[in-house]
Amino acid sequence: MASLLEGQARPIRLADIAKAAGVSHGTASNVFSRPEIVRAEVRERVKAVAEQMGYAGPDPKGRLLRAGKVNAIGVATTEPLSYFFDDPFARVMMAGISEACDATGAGIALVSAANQEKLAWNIQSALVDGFILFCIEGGSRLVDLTRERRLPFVALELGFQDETVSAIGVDNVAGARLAARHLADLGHRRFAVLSLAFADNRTGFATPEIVRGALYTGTRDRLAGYFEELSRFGIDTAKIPVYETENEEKSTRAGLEAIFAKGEQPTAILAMSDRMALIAIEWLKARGLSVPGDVSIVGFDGVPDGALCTPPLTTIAQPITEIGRRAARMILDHDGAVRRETMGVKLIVRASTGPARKG
Amino acid sequence: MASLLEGQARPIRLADIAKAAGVSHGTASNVFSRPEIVRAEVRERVKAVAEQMGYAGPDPKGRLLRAGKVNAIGVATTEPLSYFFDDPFARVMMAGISEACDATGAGIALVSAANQEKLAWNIQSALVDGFILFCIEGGSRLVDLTRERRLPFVALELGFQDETVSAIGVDNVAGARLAARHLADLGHRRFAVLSLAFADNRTGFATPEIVRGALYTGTRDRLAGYFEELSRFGIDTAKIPVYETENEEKSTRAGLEAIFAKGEQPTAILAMSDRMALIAIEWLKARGLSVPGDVSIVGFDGVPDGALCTPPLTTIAQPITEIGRRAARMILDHDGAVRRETMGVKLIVRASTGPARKG
DNA sequence: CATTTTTATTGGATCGATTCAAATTTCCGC
DNA sequence: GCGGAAATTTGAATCGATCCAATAAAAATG
Repeated sequence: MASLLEGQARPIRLADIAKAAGVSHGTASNVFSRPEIVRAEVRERVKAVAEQMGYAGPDPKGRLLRAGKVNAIGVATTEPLSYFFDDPFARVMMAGISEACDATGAGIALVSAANQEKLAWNIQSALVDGFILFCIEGGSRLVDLTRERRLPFVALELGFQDETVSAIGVDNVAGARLAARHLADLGHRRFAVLSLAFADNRTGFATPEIVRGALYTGTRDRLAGYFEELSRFGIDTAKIPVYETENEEKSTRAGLEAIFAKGEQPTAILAMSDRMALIAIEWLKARGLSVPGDVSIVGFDGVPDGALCTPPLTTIAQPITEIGRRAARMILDHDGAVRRETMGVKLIVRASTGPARKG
Repeated sequence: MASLLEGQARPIRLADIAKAAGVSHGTASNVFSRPEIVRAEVRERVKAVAEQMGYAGPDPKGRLLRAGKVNAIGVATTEPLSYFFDDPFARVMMAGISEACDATGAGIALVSAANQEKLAWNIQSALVDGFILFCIEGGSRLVDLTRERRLPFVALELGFQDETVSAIGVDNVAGARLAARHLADLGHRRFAVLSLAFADNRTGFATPEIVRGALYTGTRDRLAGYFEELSRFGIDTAKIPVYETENEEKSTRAGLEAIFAKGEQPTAILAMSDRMALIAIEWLKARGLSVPGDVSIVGFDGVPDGALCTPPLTTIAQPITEIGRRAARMILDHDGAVRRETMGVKLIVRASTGPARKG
């Protein structure tokens, strides 16, 4: 059996079957793709020959070229592929995308590249009908590269100035304001911000210049939202430390060290992602500070993990799954139009926030 | 700009560029795929024409047919696509697969089908160089379907009689024995087993006939391991209730209800997956039983969640990531041979197991 | 039985690129 | 300025199917 298979230098093509069965390749093709239009007798004969010759069925590679449609959507990021399975935000988003794909029978192709050259190649050679872009670090480059493919694509997060790019995101300003107001209402007056990146490859305290020159407007908007709202409470936002992290453990911890090394310690932390918020909770607990007794924290995103940690995280929830679903549908029923959708967010109060300690 | 693009009825082909630039297709092709062999002057001219005509670069669809290799591996399951992002075992496995793919620059295509007809079509039309099969429920059908594609494939879990199928799995008997011995050593004498499926679409107490007729030998082996070891401690395994679940919440809870409804309640539960074990811990706690005070539990798999729950789960850890890596590599550097690898497992003692309560 | 209609089959064109042997140019040294 | 080596370029062949207009065969109609 095995030797029989190995004997075949080249895989069998549809044309081979056609010849062996004494029919034209057109008819042979029909036997597989539109069996109802070929006479039963012929159909069975061809199928029998195919079976006997060990034909694997019409090769999708060939069909693809003719059909033009791959029936799969590509999901791309500049992170390693494992990001899709590790990161809680990405996972919920993928669940939404999966749902839409399952419904229409489309497949999902994961595309990534840790390094720059491969990124280009992977985007250029991905067999997909369109892309959904996870725009984190390096998102702008990802968009540029994808644009060159001239396939439909959607950026997740509206963090791009560029209005010619389809995108789905949330109202960052409104969300940030909700978070800030919640804390201010609880009496907090000393804040610190754990920020996402304003531009690529940066960490550390963000100066006003950095904020003004922000490449990622999503980050800028969230900060603007925080500040706008806090100003209304008479808080001097210029004094609030804003630490830019890479949204992972190491730089977030570094940020916390830096923030708490300063003289006046904050009683409330505004984190631009749940991931950072969760790391902050761990860090504070390890340092003997109580959450929310000593420090209150509000996250951003609304990932499921936030509900499970101790204490459960107060956060600004995005409709992540719905965003994923919509993004997928945008690609699946693409009509050539550029769409930019802004979804609403809501404040979910759990136990990581409490009244500011007196004094 | 937009109108310019829309004006083009058909996307531009490499041949169009070649004609416009006054070179042959061969040369035009080289400009993109092997630029170093074409004269600088010509290269720039062709590139300029391409740029100006809005050429999207060589279409992977065309390239694919010629090249034959997709450079992507398909990961298939009979669960909905979201399984890959939800299930903890699958996620760790995917991390391993991702790692191997990242290393070689290969892509990952997720293939699934809730319903049977689409499954067939999705497997048949997936653009991949090979498959990794998550063999859960319905695994045998998945294998049959995949075999027809005549592409390399690996089954995860050795749960198949069929020795002609490449597979990677663990030593189920040895793992189960470790679990059973651990509990027996702690003095437990009354057991219950939360079992995976012996065949498709079954739940409920498993009779000896069902066990003997097992389609999934992985399940059979784990049970055999449990029983072998317990027998050595003089325990009558015929009296141990074995409840077959679908490895999800509903049927697992049903199993627990059924097990604890019986007269003599177990002091130890052997769960064939961490997922069931975790559900069992929740169920027991909700019922007012202490873990491990009243009931000890040992899981199987070693997913990260097991370390985080309360109490942390004692389990038989599989090298999940490593299995994923190897599976991916098997496809990536496939040599036509059938390989069946058995990986070792180890007992990880955490806090869900303790000495049997006296009396 | 001739004629029209319906149903099946054929074979060439096409999808969009890459490859490679052969033809052509360019480059060198003398 | 010439011969031969080296560097470029050409264009036909190929990858594996699907599509479709034309043709052939079978069935229905008069």
